[in-house]
Amino acid sequence: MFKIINTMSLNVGAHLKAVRQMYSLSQRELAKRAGVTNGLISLIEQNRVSPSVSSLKKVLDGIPMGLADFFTLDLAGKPQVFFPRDELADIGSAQVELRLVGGRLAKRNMSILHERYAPGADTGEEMLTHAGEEGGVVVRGAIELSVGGDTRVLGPGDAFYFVSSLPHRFRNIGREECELVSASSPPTF
Amino acid sequence: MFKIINTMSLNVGAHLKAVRQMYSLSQRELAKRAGVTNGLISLIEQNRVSPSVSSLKKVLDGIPMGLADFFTLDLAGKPQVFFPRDELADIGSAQVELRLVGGRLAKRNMSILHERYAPGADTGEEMLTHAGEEGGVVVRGAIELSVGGDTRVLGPGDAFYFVSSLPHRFRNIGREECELVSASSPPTF
DNA sequence: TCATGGTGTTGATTATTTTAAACACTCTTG
DNA sequence: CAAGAGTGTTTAAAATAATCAACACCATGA
Repeated sequence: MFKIINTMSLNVGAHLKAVRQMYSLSQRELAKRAGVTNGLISLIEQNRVSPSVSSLKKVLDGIPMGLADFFTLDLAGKPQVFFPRDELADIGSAQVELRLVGGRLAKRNMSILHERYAPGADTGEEMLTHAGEEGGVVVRGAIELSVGGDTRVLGPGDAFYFVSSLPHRFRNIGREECELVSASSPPTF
Repeated sequence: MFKIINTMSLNVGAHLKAVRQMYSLSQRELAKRAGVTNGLISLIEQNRVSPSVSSLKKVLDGIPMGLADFFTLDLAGKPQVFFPRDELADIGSAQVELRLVGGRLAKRNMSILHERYAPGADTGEEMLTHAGEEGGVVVRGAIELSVGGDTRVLGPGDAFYFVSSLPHRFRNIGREECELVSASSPPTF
């Protein structure tokens, strides 16, 4: 006699199975690493039981994967990993091209941006200030960066990292386009 | 007779208590919203039981908070200082050049890396797995990226973003050097 | 002083998870 | 075909989680 535990959209079983298979582990192999029985893993994957947190942690330790990552992973369909150039969301303006990596991802820790500044382009009259941190690397051309009163010109290979609550501004004062890759955490976009 | 469930660094009880108090809820109030008994919440907070995932979900729904957020919750970001340009620490190998942005910063939310892969270079035989998320943009050349069983070749302007606990590997299968900028959160380096 | 209503805790019972061992199935090999 | 090693599944017993109802404590106020 079966009982299917349905906890709404919480499908720990299918989720665990998918993760286990991504690591090419059999139920018995994972059970051995995790210090539980293979039967338990079978029952969990069929959603015939809802594992205790401590059990689930033991199981995930055998993979290994943390609880946070486990519950962060997207259930419905595989999360998008690869983002072709054309699929990067363009959130920039006429003069500044900002391409956001992973715009479709519901949840993430960071914004990653591929930025292009036309000659003379900048991030605006007002200095920017917002929560979190940001950093990046200049790939091509040169950019003038002001942060908290300090101003520098960065060229290819140069990098930056600062607390975003300091007033900051980017300006391309050169004659050629400037290209850089940046990241912010928590996500700005 | 007491038994304290040893959950290593997994302290669901204290964690739940902290969250509940942030929302100014009593055990009974939360229990009512969550559809469980106040006694259960008491036992969980004392780590006298390790709740089943379904129970914990019910409890968190009463707050409301998702499982992922619950297990992710840890800290708050810390303000940092401006990062000078000449201080990219090289942490790579002979074939892979990894330049870390902000290597001196004691505490930060992200690692930002400027990476260069020589033709034929890769991240090693073993697939990489670690906590957190990572993403990046390819700037020059091409790189083969495998994540959780999926493999793609990415060229200039193409990007990626994934949960780092999925097994992953980078390989430059092309004839020219590949350059990319990546970020991970929390910091890998 | 003694209610009243709030808090978190506890013991005994019920319900569920977890184990241990066996079962069924698919391969490969002799 | 039979034996062996691999896979996932199942059942009955043991261990643990969750409930229900009572308990103890601390306020406030009649």
